[in-house]
Amino acid sequence: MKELSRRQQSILDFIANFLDENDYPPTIRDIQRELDISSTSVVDYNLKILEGRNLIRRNRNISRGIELVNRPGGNRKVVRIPVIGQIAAGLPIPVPGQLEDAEHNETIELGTDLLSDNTRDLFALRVKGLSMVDALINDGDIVLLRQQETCENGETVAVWLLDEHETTLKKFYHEGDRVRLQPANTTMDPIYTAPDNVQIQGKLVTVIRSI
Amino acid sequence: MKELSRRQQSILDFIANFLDENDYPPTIRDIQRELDISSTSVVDYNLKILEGRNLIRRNRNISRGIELVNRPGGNRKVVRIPVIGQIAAGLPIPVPGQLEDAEHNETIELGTDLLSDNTRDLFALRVKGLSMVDALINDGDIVLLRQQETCENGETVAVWLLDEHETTLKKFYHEGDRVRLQPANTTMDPIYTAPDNVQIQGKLVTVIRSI
DNA sequence: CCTTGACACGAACACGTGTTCGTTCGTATT
DNA sequence: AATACGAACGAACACGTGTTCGTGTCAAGG
Repeated sequence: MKELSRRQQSILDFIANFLDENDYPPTIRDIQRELDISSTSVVDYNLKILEGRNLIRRNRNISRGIELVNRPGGNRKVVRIPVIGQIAAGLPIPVPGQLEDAEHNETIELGTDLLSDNTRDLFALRVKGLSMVDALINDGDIVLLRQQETCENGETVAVWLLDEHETTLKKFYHEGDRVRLQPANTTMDPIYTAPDNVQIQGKLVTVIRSI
Repeated sequence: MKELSRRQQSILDFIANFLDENDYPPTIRDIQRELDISSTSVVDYNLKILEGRNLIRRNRNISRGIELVNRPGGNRKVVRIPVIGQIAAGLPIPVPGQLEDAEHNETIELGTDLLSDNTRDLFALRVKGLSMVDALINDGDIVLLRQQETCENGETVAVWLLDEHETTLKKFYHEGDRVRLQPANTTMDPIYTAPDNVQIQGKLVTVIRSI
């Protein structure tokens, strides 16, 4: 493919920079002013070329209708996930459902490339304590869960144990009339309990640890 | 704080949805049309209220100059980090430096809230094998590293061992005329080696595991 | 010397878009 | 009933912004 002219390249760069500093695309005249181009038609001319090469997309007759193709974070499929609490032995998980009032809550943002297709019903918890090192989860880690009340055998889920009054993260196995909660670490013994003693909070999706 | 009226809330929601589907903000008339509001001035009136409550920011005399405050990905400080290879015993890490040609590379996107201030010189590696379970890092995990050639004592770094011809992730301690590479798991023995046998690749910043 | 095409120019033109202003309607408040 | 005020209305108005068109420059090729 033929190379871009210097002018086209600088236009492309300017659009990228502009989008970094503002949350809206530039106008043709913004580009013209910044790059000291004498006429808006020159900008339009070059934008058409860039569009032809599929580097940008233009929405005709719409002001600031310039979009960058392959923009890092521009075609942003970023999901904001609320960190609604902590998970630790003895502490209940606040019921997720008010995912809207993210005002006072900490949130994290992840690109969809790190998640499976379904990005809904996700919430995050900060792990307190070392109660789950056997599952390669450390103190301070953030675990990302998909809210659901049932799960398949063998999935790692956060379960609320009614009798023990604590939440834990284990592999779930329904075995006849009892439930086996298997730690990831094979040196630890599983927990056996009655099915109506466990209340599944959500299924483990992702673990994030910031050093 | 007084609650938002139904109309103001739906305006706010519409702006958020619009920004999800397009890469530019809506006009006042976009909002008017969608919400079946009779006049643009009503939209303006409510936008002023939203602006007063610091829920949006408006750039006067600029078309589509509406920005959402606290926007998920709107005030997007999302960093795209290239996954430039794998880390596993016996395999060298490709030297990062061509971070620009992310065309063919897998990348991940993270909000800056998960990272410290410095978001530059970051790269990611996919972990192959179980050679680092002692550091709570599993097969298939993605480790995020900041490229640097030196480090402080006690930091977890990816080091290239010249003699052994392998890369490993360990805590680094410079002790006199030798270097101690300490696994995170205390049941494992540390590696002692000469300082000029180790070549620091980068410092561990984040661990991400997708189930 | 004359075309041809890529690129650039400047100035209108038409339409998109934010802003303003006078007005009305409902609901408390006095 | 009179008043005040938040909320909404409709219609202009002014300016922001994309588009178009005729023209000019310059290098490559006939």
